Amino acid sequence: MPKVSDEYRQAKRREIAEAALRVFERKGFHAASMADIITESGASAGAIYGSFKSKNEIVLEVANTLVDEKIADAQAFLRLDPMPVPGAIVGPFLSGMMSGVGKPDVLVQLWGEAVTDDDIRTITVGIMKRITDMYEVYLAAWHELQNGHSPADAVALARRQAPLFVGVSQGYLLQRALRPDFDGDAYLSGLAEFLPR
Amino acid sequence: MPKVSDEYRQAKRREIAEAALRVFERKGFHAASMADIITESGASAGAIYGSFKSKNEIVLEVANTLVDEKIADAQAFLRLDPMPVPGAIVGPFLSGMMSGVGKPDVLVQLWGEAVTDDDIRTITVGIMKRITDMYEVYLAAWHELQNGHSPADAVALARRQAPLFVGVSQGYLLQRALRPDFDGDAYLSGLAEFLPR
DNA sequence: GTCTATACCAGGATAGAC
DNA sequence: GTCTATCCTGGTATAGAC
Repeated sequence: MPKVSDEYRQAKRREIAEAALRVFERKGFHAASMADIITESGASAGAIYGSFKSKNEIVLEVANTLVDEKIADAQAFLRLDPMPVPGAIVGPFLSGMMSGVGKPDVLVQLWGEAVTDDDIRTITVGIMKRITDMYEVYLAAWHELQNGHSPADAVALARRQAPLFVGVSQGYLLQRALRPDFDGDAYLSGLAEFLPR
Repeated sequence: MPKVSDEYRQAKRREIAEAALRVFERKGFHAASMADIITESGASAGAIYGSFKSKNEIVLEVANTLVDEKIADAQAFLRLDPMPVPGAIVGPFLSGMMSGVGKPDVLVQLWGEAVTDDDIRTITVGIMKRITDMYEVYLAAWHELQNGHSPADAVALARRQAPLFVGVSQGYLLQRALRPDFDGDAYLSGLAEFLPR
């Protein structure tokens, strides 16, 4: 297969996936029909099925792409010098997480979907693992450097605490997505009061 | 309409709703077909449509019923004497929340559905509000009694902190539903370390 | 009120021309 | 590779008998 064709293929996939994401944000994964994606992308059914095997494959592509780049950004933040305190890391992580994706809605939909769709679940759990690891690495470093724990203790502590940071972040995203009156700043400042400063 | 008929009607609705819940747990709201509910409940299509106007009405009924009783239990716990410490309230709340519903899966599905379905969203947000209020009432009391804050300060503090307790709980349910390797006890003991004891 | 059988439709996927 | 038109499945809801 020629080089040009391959580049083109990738570009087309991306274009369709982006259109699909917009539809998913509006309607949700299920309610979004191929007709919607056809309209939104401007491409035809034939063109789309030339790039994707099925609607489900589009969903997977979108889900995969969605969070992927964000995590790198978030990790960069945690390596800042001076090292941020635990009370100040969740907010920036969440802003990073939501940049680009204007609304956390699609993430919440993804969680719901993951309960019953094995492919989506695999992707979603993979994302959660990576985020947990990210917090864990940061916390281990912090406990060791700022708190004087031995490396082993620091890691053990971090491992216990990381899922909690993940949970608090998820709770934020969920409430932001669903409650019209959610006050994100209050949430984060409330959090900071409980965490080491 | 005669008395007997009405009682019967309620019982029938309940029976169908319970069967539907079992199907939803297995398959999710969308993947569950009327045929599934017919099989699981033993009733026929005609019987079901005699009790419910549509599949969606069944979903709403299930969602409504689902958490309703649990909240009362949870509230009772918070009124225990001696008053439990904040570090020890989330665990019991979650156990209460999950009793009966073996798995938190349906809740997570509900959140995902709420993003795009207005009826489900209304129900879900209502539930979240009530749980937030519950934590808020407890926290206000605790801050005032155990911590010596003025009533006004206690309420303000509680209002800021309650959504955080909700978020942590939601994070727990989400991770429990999706991560096969989730360690709930570690999560809760990690949490306790950050909260007043 | 409940049964079986079925009408009816939405929507994902494909066929065949270009 | 892409277009339009269409097939076909799966699924909700109803019709009509009991």
